[in-house]
Amino acid sequence: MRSRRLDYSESTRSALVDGAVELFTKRGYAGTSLDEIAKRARVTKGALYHHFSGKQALFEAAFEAVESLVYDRLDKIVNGPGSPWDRARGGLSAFIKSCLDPAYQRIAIHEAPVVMGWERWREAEERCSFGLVRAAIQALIQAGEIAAVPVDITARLLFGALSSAATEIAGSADPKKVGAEVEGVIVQLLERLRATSPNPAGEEQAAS
Amino acid sequence: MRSRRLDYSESTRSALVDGAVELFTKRGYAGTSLDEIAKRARVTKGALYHHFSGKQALFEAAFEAVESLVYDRLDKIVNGPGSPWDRARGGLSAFIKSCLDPAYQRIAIHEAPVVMGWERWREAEERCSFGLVRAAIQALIQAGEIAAVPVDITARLLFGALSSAATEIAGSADPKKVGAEVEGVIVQLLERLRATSPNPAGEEQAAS
DNA sequence: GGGCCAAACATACCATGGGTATGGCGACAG
DNA sequence: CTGTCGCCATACCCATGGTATGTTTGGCCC
Repeated sequence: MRSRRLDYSESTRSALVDGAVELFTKRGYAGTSLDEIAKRARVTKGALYHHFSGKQALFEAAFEAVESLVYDRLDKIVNGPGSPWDRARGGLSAFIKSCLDPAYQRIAIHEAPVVMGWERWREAEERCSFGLVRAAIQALIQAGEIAAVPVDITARLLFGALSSAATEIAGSADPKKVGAEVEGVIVQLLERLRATSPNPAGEEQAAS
Repeated sequence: MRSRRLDYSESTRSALVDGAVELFTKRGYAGTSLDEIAKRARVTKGALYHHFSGKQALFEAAFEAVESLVYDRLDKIVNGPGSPWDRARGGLSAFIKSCLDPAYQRIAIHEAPVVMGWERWREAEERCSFGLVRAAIQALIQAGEIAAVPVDITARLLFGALSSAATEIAGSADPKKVGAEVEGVIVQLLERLRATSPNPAGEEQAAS
């Protein structure tokens, strides 16, 4: 029998995280005060510090909340049915779409490396959306769909490129159009990577 | 006759900027106090606020200082002698090298978009290193060296990819090796972009 | 059901640090 | 020599992250 207290506790916790996501998205990490977040969740700072060890910890909770949504969506596609090529293309499209979410963009992409520190951010991303991008590239190479580029490096380049482009897309007058253009350029590059050089077995997956 | 006072004033100002660059690089924007910066320049916060309107303004001065160094270096190469292709390749190499500078990486690439706001950062970058990347791609297309990809989009993708990779390079055990690998992947992509499709006059340079 | 405990908060307070208001001092013009 | 103004120091305010402690409340055992 699930305790009543646990329900309450979990409810306030998620209310805090929700408020954090909302405010961090709107005003950024530095621009939002803990009192404000607590107020939005109709509690005081005492409750906040009961659930989280500090502002950073609350941010990381918000980060995970935002990240998990994107991860679930991408995971279904990248590790779903279909050919490696189709899954990669679907994942690409879905990732660009996800990047248009203001919360994901500001919290997970822009502020997280600064707030959490790049090292910790990278570690977290490795288990999330970046990991999926990486896996998709690896799959493409192993299936012989594209040339045997170094996986780690290429994944980092692609992830950085898309993250950066995401802001450009979101900030443009016609996001849908610019998004399609971005996808077009990436696909064109991938096409050219597979045009030549058959590559039945993936060798040279790079170190690092 | 240049006034003595102006010498002093300019000297303290540059001392403040130098200290800001150093501390922002080491501890980040949020982790650095103005007192500390002032102390390093052997003045007080009063002097700091005489020269700058606030912490943000000081950061922007540090940003410009760091950015101008990179810009000057790249400008000489990208707009220098040689074929468009060689200049682009030289610029690419120089940019990767520049990204290894901790100050440029943390201040100009990582924290600036967060501290200054992405809009303002983009505007500043347009006149600096990003503008050069953009110009280099444009030149390649106009010279018919590579396919007519949309300039704005591709520049954003490339800039984002390299910026992101820069941190990976700097954080790796063997930066020189990883840097070479990154350059290798980019060059390979460029090569494949020029392998096909002769493109004497650049059409379709994208909008946005 | 009554008392006890611990979790889940609230309240009051402190310290740091960005920002401001004001005062002093020395260089330069007249 | 004197007034003025730029350059900078001192003292202060206050918003905010963090802490220490008090208070309520649900759950459990007897």
